[in-house]
Amino acid sequence: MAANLLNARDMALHACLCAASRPLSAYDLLDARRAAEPRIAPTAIYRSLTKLEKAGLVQRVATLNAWIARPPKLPAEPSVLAICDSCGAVEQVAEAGVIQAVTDAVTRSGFHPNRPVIEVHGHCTRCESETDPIRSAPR
Amino acid sequence: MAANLLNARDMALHACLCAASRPLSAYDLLDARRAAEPRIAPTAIYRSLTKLEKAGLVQRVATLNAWIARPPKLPAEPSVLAICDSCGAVEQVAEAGVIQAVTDAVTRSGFHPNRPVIEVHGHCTRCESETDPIRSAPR
DNA sequence: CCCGAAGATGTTATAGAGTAACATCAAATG
DNA sequence: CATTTGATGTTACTCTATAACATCTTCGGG
Repeated sequence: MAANLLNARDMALHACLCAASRPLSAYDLLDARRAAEPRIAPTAIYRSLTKLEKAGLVQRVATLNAWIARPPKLPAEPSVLAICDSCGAVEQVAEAGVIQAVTDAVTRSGFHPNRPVIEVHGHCTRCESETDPIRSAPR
Repeated sequence: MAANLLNARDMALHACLCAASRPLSAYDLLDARRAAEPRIAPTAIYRSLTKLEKAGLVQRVATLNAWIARPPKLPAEPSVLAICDSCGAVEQVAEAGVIQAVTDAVTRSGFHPNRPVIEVHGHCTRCESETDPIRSAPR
């Protein structure tokens, strides 16, 4: 009956995300898995990602329609994401206080918060210093 | 040369969003506009939405792939969104301090913030009190 | 041992969101 | 008038995500 445990495929997807320096889309992962499982379909990828998300091992990046692995050090709650629009890297900022401030703010207006999504686009230290200031900021 | 002004179509889309009690997808807007402009295509909708967003009149809801009108009272900057997963309503919380706290947090880790996206899913006052606590929380 | 329930997984197909590429039109300018 | 430049129209497509249904597996009860 109980089978919400992670299987080999789940672990493989998690490994892909851990190895990547940028968020990967579900279809990036699909392509990656096709080497080992040629007939795997999008549904299977999304089912795995849902499981991994519940386990706190991956987090979806809403503004990129993509996925990242969560560092094992961090607690299982979602974190604040700093997304570099230049190199695509995503830093996970462990700022419980900030998340609390956000949920407090909406609570103050009578809302009952459940799942905060906090993503900040901009440029990482390296990209900010390296290149000229003219940039495009994709959604 | 100058023609970044809003045209009748832009205003019509804005009016649709103002009249709606929930966020509308670009394709909801497309369907709505088809009554007046039967041959209008998705591209036109997105071009209008981009213009309206730059003008501070609409805001995209990243976690819903949908759009809302911004209350004229609020400044043109994006606001914190409180999204009810039960009735679908979105409240725009004007909490400049919270947004500042978020950008400060990522700045502290060396990031150069540019565009914060803060969306909190949960339940509004009415839905929280009205119904039983078993709910689904769509992405 | 067999059967049936219940969840997991496979498979097919399609819905929904967004954009690329190119044609056409319209206004301004010299 | 000819040309340039930006806006808009049009077609077609890519990418993201899920619905719907088939199949398999596991396990408990008869």
